[in-house]
Amino acid sequence: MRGLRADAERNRAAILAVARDVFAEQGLEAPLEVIAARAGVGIATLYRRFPTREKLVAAALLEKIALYAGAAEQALAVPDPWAGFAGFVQRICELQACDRGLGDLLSMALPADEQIEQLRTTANGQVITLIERAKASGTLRDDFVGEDLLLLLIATAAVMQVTRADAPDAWRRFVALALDAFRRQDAPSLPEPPATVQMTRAMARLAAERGCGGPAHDTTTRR
Amino acid sequence: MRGLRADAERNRAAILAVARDVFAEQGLEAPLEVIAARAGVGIATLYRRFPTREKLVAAALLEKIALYAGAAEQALAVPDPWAGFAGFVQRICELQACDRGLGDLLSMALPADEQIEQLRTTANGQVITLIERAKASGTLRDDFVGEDLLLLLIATAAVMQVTRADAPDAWRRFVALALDAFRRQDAPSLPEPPATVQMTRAMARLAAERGCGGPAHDTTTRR
DNA sequence: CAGGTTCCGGAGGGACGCCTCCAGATCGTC
DNA sequence: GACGATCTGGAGGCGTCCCTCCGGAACCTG
Repeated sequence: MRGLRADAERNRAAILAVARDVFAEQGLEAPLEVIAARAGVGIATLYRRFPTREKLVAAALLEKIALYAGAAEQALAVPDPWAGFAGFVQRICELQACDRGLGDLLSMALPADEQIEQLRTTANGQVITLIERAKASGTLRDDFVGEDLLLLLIATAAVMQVTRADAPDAWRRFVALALDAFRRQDAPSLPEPPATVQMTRAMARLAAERGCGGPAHDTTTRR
Repeated sequence: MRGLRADAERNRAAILAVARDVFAEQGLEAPLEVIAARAGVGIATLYRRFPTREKLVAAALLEKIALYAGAAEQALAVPDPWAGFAGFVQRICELQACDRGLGDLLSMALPADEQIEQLRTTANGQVITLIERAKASGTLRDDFVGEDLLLLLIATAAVMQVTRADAPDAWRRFVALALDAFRRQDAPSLPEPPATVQMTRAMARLAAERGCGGPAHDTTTRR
C-alpha cells in the first residue's frame, strides 16, 4: 500500500477528525453519512477509505484506547494498591464519560480491529495485575475478578447514556457506590464466582489473560 | 366507547397476548409488524386498536407493573427492614430479567400511559417508605436516595442486555455487589448528594414523591 | 500543459420500520 | 337472509440508513 494522493490524504484526515467528534457525541452507531457530510466529503469517499465501520472506528478511537491502556500503566505506578485501583476505575469511567464511542467500545462487544484488540489485551493484563495487587493488600475484596470491572463499564455506559441530558454527573455517584462495593468488607459471598463465565469478546480476552482459555468465536455476520 | 364487535375483541386479545411475549423477548422497540404478524392480524388492525406504541405498551405491561407495585407492598410487610429492602431490590431485578420490556419501561424514561404512571407513582411512595425504614434501622447507608435505585435499574438493564447471551446470570452478581454498596458501612461520602438532580421522568416522579417538586415537562413529540 | 492514473460525489437500489388509505369481508340485527 | 355498521388486510408512501456504481474532476509526472 503506497502513499495516498495529496487530496486523498487530506480527505482521510478530515474524515477521521470528524469521526472522532461524531463518535464521541453520538456513539459508535452514528450514521456514516453524518460523518461524511460534516467532513465535506461524499459518502463514497468515506467508504473507499474505510470499507467497514469497524475500520473507521478503529482508526478514530485508537488514541482513546491508548489512553485506556496508559491509565492501567499509570495506576500500577501508584504506590498504594487501593489508590491505584480506585483511581484507575475512576479514570476509565471518566474517559468513557467524555467519549460515548469509547463507552460503546469498552462495554459492548463490538467487532474491533486487531490493533485495538492487541492494545486492549495488554492493558487487560496490567489490569489483572492491578487487581491482584489490590487484593493482596487486603483492600479489594477477595472474590473480585476482572469481569466485574467489565460489568461496571457496561453499567456506567448505560447510566451515562440515560442520564446524560438531565443529570450528567450521576455516573460519578454510581461509580463511587461501586467502589464502595469493591472495597473489602465482611460481606456475604457473591453468587456465581464467575470462573467460567465468558460474556463479551473483551471479557473472553480477559479470561484468556487469566488462563481460562475460551472459544473466541467469529461472528462473521454483518449488522 | 361501547363494546367491540366479537371478532374485533378477539383480535385485540390476540394482539395483546403476542405483544406481551414479543416485548418480553425483544424489548419495547420491537417492530410492531412482528407483533401483528405473529398475532395473525394485519398491521392496520393493530394500529386501529392501539393507535400509538405507548398505548400498546401500557396495555401489555400493566400486569407487570402491577407486579412491581406489589413487590413494594410485600417488601413493606417483611418485618426486618434490611431483608425487606434487599428482597425488594432482588425481586424487581428478577422481574426485569424475565421481561426485557419491563426493563426498558423501568429504566428508560419511555412515554408511558397515565394508568401506568399512577401505579408507578404510588409504588414509588412505598419504595421511599421502604428506604427510610431501612435507613432508620441502621442497615441502609444514610446517604441513600430513591434515585440510586433507579440508577441500579438502569445499570442492571444494561448488564442483562449485554450479557444475556453469554452469561445470563451475571446480573445476579452485579446486584449482589450493589446491595453490598448500599449496606451501611464507614465509607467515604458520596459525591453530589442528589437532592436536586432529576433525571428521567420516573426519577422526577420519585423526587416529587419526596417533596422536591420539579418541572415534569411534556415531551409531546412522537417517536 | 498533456496524459494517465487516482480519486471524487451523488445518484440510486435495497432493507427495514412507521403509518394511512380504502375496497372488500364480516358481523349482528331485524 | 339481507342490509347497514363495523372491521379487516395489504398495498404503498414516507423516512432512514446501508452500500455500490460510474461519469467526470483532480492530481502529478514528465
